[in-house]
Amino acid sequence: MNSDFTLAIHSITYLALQLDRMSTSDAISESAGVHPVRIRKVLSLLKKHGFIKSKEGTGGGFIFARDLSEVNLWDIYKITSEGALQPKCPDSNEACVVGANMQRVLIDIFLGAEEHLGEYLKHYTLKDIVDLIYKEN
Amino acid sequence: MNSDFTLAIHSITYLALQLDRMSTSDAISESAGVHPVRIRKVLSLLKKHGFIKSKEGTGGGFIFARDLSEVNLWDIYKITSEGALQPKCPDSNEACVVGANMQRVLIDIFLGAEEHLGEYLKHYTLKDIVDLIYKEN
DNA sequence: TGTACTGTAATGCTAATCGTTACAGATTAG
DNA sequence: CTAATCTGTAACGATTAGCATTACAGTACA
Repeated sequence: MNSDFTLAIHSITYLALQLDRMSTSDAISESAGVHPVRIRKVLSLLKKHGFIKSKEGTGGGFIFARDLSEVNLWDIYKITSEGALQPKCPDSNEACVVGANMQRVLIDIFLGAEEHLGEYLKHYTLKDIVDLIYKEN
Repeated sequence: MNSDFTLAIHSITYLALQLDRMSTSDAISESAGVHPVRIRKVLSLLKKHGFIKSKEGTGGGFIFARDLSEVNLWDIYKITSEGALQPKCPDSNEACVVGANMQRVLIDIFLGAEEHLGEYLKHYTLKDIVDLIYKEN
């Protein structure tokens, strides 16, 4: 799994703490420790799905566009990383019982795993994340 | 996630269908479509944990060493891929509330996710996999 | 003693990831 | 109107992870 998922969580959490004004990709990138272009790339996905809004030009930037307890981590996972759990099996040997059927079996199992993961991630809303950020260790 | 997990499943399933004799890394690699050295590398992990036995020299190879319904996919995951879900966060900005706390929050969430995944994988024993291999689509 | 294996280190290739540059388009301030 | 400040995206390069491959030592057997 690449880091788009965690980067998206980081960015949108940042926005969740700046609900009253727009944040630039520069500001977010400084918080997340990555390049502003990556932030813009990830946030363009979130925008496409209506979780945030953006504005170009002076005074522009990104701003959260939903209710905090309405967005959960599964929403974000689906946008940034759906299918990431799926293993990339090399073409195995069709002449072997195992080789011929393993891929099908594994795909089903991993699809189930991702679905299962979804049930877990659904329980974390952005509001939960914000609370956790402020909670002492 | 790299493919060690699926390769391990493939290999050990192969062995599960050859319980009466040893299989060479060459034979398994032909079924899985990867290089024999990778098979030996993955299987050396499974051996270290007692799931299989191996023998060097002529007539040697690998053989399954447990009961089919006693080994499940979570066992194999732990050996080959534990921690693979964990995101590699870049060092974020300690001067920012989000940057300073996000890593801790994410690590906890992903630890929970892996634990949750474990509950799912525990339900698949090697016997289940063998049955699925033989089951028609 | 030669042959057939495992075990493992080392090397190199390839693809994914990510940083960086570049620049077009939008918006606002002056 | 023009310069400054943003987003949006494509393109290029560097770094890294994954994997194949080679090489060879160690073990068992015929």
